[in-house]
Amino acid sequence: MITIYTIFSAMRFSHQRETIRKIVNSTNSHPTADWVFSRAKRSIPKISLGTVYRNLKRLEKTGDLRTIYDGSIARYDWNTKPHDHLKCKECGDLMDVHLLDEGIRSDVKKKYKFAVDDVKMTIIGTCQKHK
Amino acid sequence: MITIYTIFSAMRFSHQRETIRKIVNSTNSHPTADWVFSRAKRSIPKISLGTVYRNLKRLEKTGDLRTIYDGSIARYDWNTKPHDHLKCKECGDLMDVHLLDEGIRSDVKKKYKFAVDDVKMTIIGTCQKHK
DNA sequence: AGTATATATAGTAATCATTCCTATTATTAT
DNA sequence: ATAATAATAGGAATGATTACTATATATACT
Repeated sequence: MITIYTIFSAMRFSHQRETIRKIVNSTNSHPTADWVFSRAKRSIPKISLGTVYRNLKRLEKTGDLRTIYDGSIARYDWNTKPHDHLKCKECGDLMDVHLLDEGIRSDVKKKYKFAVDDVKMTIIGTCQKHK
Repeated sequence: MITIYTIFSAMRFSHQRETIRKIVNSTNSHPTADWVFSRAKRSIPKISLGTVYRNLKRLEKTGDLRTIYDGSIARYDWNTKPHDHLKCKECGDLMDVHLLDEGIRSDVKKKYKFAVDDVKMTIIGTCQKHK
């Protein structure tokens, strides 16, 4: 007797992935994989770092989060809407801001015949805490 | 007899550093350290990768080049004047452009009381080669 | 509810970019 | 030419990320 199952891989529920999603959703601090890992261990002590990376990547693919790079290090952001970042060189904080880049988009399209998907802007400087 | 030399370390000439500087200056391709290394080996076969990294870092400090990050990978750019990048997701090319971000600078300063040092903007999309 | 099948995991090894270490070499002030 | 020390080559160490594999778990079908 032959049983045919679905050929294409479906995404299964996973307790680990849900935990990771919740952790990323719960903070505005743009956490690193390692921070998510240490947080996840509180509720799933045996979770492995590989699982965290695999699921962060998966969640990005499904549009549940976006990856941003702070220098060479990857950080994860639940906010998938277009926005920019202010990075304070004093405290290292990365703050979300929304600057109008619609002008930039159309400008680039006209001037350089470049079809824009995404504008990644990080502004480096000093935040108001350091005066 | 006691001889007193300069206390503070002065930068010495180095054939390797000059070669590295020339290589970075010679291209608009925003090369990686590894690319610079393989180029440098043509004229200095025994040059080591550590020397390349050390000098790229040094040249950044002296303002001879700037480091940009393409995702998590460091690339080096001889153009130290403020400018932005268009990254084509089809061919991976990184193109220099100058978009007016003066408005953004003053906007950020007013709205968020954030002292701006540098605006890092990369626009992801598709360049005119792919139509 | 029970079983079959495949996806997801934990744990660990491997990879890749980058930095660090150290004995030797090269630059430069004298 | 010499002394002092900055810079190098070569290799080891690090840190983030990915790959591998045997086991555990979710789920489609009975």
